[in-house]
Amino acid sequence: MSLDRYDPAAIELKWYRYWLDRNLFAPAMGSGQEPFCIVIPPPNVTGSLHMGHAWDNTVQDILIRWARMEGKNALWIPGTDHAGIATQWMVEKLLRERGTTKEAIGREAFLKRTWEFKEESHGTIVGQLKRLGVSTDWSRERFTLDEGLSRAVRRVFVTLYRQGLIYRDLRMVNWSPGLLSAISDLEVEHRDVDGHLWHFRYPLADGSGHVVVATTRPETMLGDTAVAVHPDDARYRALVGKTVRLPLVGREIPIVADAYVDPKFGSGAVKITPGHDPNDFELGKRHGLPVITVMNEDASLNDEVPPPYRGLDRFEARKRVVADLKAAGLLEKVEPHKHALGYCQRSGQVVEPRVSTQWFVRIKPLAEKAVAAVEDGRIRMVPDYQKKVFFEWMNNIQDWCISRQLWWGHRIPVWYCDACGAVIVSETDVSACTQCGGGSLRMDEDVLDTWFSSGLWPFSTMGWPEDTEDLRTFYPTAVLVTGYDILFFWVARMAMLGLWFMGREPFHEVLLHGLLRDQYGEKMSKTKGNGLDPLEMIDRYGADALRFTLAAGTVPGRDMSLPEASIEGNRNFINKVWNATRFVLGHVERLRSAERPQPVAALESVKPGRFERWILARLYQVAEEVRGYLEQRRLNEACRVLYGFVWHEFCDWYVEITKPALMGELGPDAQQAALATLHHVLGEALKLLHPVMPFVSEELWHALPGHGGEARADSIMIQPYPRGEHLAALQRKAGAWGRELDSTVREAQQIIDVIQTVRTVRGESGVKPRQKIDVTLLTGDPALRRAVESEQPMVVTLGGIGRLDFVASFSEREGYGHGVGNGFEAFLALAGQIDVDAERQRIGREVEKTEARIRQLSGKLENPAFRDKAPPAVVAKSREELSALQSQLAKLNESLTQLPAS
RNA sequence: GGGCGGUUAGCUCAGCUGGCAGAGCGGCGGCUUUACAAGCCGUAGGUCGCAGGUUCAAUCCCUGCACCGCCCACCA
Repeated sequence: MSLDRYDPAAIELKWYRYWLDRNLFAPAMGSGQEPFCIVIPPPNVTGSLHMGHAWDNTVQDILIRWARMEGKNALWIPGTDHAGIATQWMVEKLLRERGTTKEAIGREAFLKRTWEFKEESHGTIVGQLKRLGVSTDWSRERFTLDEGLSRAVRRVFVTLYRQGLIYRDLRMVNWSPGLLSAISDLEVEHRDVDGHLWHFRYPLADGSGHVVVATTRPETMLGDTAVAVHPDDARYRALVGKTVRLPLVGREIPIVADAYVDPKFGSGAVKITPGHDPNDFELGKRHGLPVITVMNEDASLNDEVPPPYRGLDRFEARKRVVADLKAAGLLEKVEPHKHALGYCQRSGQVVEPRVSTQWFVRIKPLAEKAVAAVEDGRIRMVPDYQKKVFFEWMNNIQDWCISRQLWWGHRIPVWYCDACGAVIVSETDVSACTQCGGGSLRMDEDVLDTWFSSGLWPFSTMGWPEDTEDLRTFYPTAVLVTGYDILFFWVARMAMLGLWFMGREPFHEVLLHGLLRDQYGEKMSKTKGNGLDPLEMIDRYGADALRFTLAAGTVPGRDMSLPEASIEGNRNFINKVWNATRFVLGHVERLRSAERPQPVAALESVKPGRFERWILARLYQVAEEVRGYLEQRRLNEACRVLYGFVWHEFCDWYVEITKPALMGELGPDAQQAALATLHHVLGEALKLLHPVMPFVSEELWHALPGHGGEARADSIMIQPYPRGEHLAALQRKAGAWGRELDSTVREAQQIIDVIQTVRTVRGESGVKPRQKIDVTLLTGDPALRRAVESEQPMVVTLGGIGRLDFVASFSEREGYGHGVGNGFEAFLALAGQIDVDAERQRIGREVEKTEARIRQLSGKLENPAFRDKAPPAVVAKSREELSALQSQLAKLNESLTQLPAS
C-alpha cells in the first residue's frame, strides 16, 4: 500500500463508516470493565452547530476515545435539545418571513411546522457531528421531547409538586414583551444604559403644595398607587398620611412611610407602582396598596390608563407622559442617570416586570444538596476556582419560574376543572375531574422552561424512571464537559435534580471550557460575523486538524482564540505525520521486495542501537506525560508534548538518523533495528495521537503493515493506549539493553548537541550546505568521545562533516571556526572562509551570555543563606552548572584571543 | 454595589506542587539534502502590568494599585 499526498477529504468519511459498520462506538455491556460515560450537552435544534460546539465535542471525544483505549467501558450518549424559546423564536421568524404568524395557523399546525424544523436541524447537526468524528453511540440517541424523556419530565414535575416544591403563584415575574412569556431570572441580561432621572411634582390633594418624586420610568406613573418616603425623613414626616392627586390620571393616592426608601437618592420620595416594579410590588403588599397593571402583554398601554395613552408602546408613552407633565408645569428637572436595565436574552426586548400567575420551583432544598456534593468533592470542578462561582450563585438562589407562555415544549401536566375548580396534577393525561367527575377539564396552556427537561438529561437519557441496565451501569456519569457560560443554566440544575431524584450526583466531574475568540481576541459570535464555520474548516483542513487545534487550545476554564492560521499550522503537523509514515512505508516496501525480502522484525528480536534506545525511551516518557496531562484535563499540554515529540524528535532527528542504516550502510543488524524501531515508534505515536486525530491515525495505522507484512485487521480505536510499563515489558523480552537507558538518552542528547554546534558555526560562517567541512572535536570526556565515535557515520552526515578527528588538546586554532558545547569544543576547518568580524561578534555574544549567567550563579553560591537553606540537590546543581560555565567561558575567551586581528 | 478571571516575545497564547522564561505564527539569513516547500538548517526578539511583602530564591505565594474582560445584583 502506498500513500498519496495527504488529503483529509479522501479518508475521513471512509473511516467513520468503518467505525459505524463495526459498531465500535457501542459500550461493552456486561464486560465488567470500569464504566466511563459522558452525556453530550444536547445541542439546540435551532439550525446548525457553531465552532463552540466543535470545541466542546472534540474535548468529549478525546476523553471517550482515550478511555476506550485504556480499556474502560466507554459510552457517549448523543442527543439534542428542543430548546423551547430558541426554537420557537426561529420558527416564528420563518413564519413572519412568509407573512403569517403562529396565531394565524394555530397551535397544532405550528407544532407540526416546528417538528419539521426540528427534523431538519437535527439532520444537519448529526451530519456535522459525524464529520467531526464523534464516537457517540447513535443507537442511544435522545431528544428532550422524546416520549421517554417526556415521561421523566412529568414524573419529576408531579413528584416535586407532591413534595411541596412546585407551586403556582401570582407574582411579579420577568416578562418578555418580545416573547409574550415569562422568563427566569437567568434569562435576563443586565446591561448598563445611559438613562434619565425625571423629577416630577405630584400636587398634594389638599392643595397645600406638592411632593417631588424621581423616576427612570415616567410611563409607569399612570399606574402609581402611592408615594413613599422614609419614616425618619424629617422633610416629609408631616406629609405621611396625606394624599396626592396623581397628575394626568386624577387618582388620589396616599403618601406612605417605608424604610425601603433611600432618603439620599433622588428627592427622597418615590412613586410607587406595584404593578410594574418588583420593589414597589413588595412595598404595596406591606401597605395594602392596589396593584394596577397598565400594560398589555406586548408592553403597550391598556385601558387602565386615560384614553390619550391607550395603545401606545411603553417608550412612546414615556415621551408623551414627560411632555404632558412638562406642559402642565410639573416637570421639575431631568438628570442624566446611568443604570442597569434587564433585557430578554432571546428577543432582546427590555424586560417588563409584570404580575402574573406562574409555576415555580422552591429550589433551595435542592440547592443545598448540590452545594454539599461539590463541597465534599463528590462533584469535582475543573478548574477548581469555578466552585466559588457555583457556590456564590447557589447560596443566593431564588425560586425558579418554570412556566413559559409558549407552544413548543413540555406541556405542564396540570388540568383545571371548570366545574369544581379542582387543580389536577398528573403524570398521565386526565380526561375527567378526579374531584367532581366532571368532564370539562382544561389542560394548562403553558409549557415548561427548556432547562427543566435538560436538567434531567444525565438520567432521563438512560431510561429513567424505568430501572434500566444503562442507569445501573453508567449513572453517575464520569465527566460533564461544557462551557462555563451555562454553569447555572444547566450544570447547576442537573446537579440539583440528579441528586434529588437519583440520590447520587449526575457526574463525578464538571470540566468547563471557555469561549471562543477570533485572531484579535474578540468573542466569536454570529452577530459579529467573525465566527469560523466548523464545516468550512473541516472542508479546508480536515477534521483532524480542526480537532488538534481545538484540543491544543484547551486550558480548563480559559477562553481560546482560534485564528484560521493555527488550524493551517496543525494541518501541516498532520501532513508531517503523514509523510513520516510514507517514509517508513517506503523502506518497508523496498526491503520486502528486495532480493532477500525482509519484513519488519519485531522489536524484541532486533539489536537496537543507541538512537533506537533513545527514541524508545523518549516515546514512553512522552506516553506517560501525555497520559498524565489527559488525566489532569490539560489537553493543551498533551498536544504540545505530542507535537514536539513527533515533529522535533522523531521526524527531525530519529528519521534523519536512520537514513544510513536503512540504506544498509551500517550492516544488516542496524538496518533491521532501524526499521523495526521506526515501525514501532510510529505505530505507538499514532495510538497516542488517535483520540485527538482519529481519522488520520486510523488511515495510517492501516497503511502500516504488521510484522508479517499483513494488513492491520483491527481498528486503532481499540488498541491499548501506550504506557510506560510497555517499555519495561519490551525490555524484559529484549534482554538487558534497557538497563542503560538513562545514560543512552544523555549520550544521544550530547551527540545531537555536537551536531547542532557544528551546524550553528557552519550557518554563522556562511558555509554552503553541500560543502563538507573537516571538524576536530576537543573533549576530555571519554564517554562522549566513544559515543560520537561509534555514531560517526551519522554525525558526519547530519553535520555535513568531511573528516572528523578527536583530540584531547588543541593549540593551533587559527583558521578554525569555533563552537562550544557541554563537555566539548568543535573546531571547523574554515581556512579562508571565516568572517573574522562576524565570528568575533558571535563569540562576544556568547561570552556576554555566559558571564551574565555566571554572575547570577556565583552570586547565589556565595550567599551562605542559599548554601544552608536551599535543598542540597539545588545547590549541587548550581555548582555543577557554574563550573561547566566557567570552563566554557575560558574556552570562549581563548578562541577570542586567537582570532586574527581584523 | 458584590464576585471571578486576565495582564508573559511583534501577534495569539502556554508555563504542574517557587529553583536557567517557552510554543505556534510572524521577522531575519541560508537551502530544489532521494518522506514532506503543507518542507529543511540556522537565527534575532521578553525588567513576565506597577509598588510593596514573605523566602536562600518569586512570572509563580501574600497585600495594595492600575488597566482589560466576564458573571451576579430589585436603589426609584
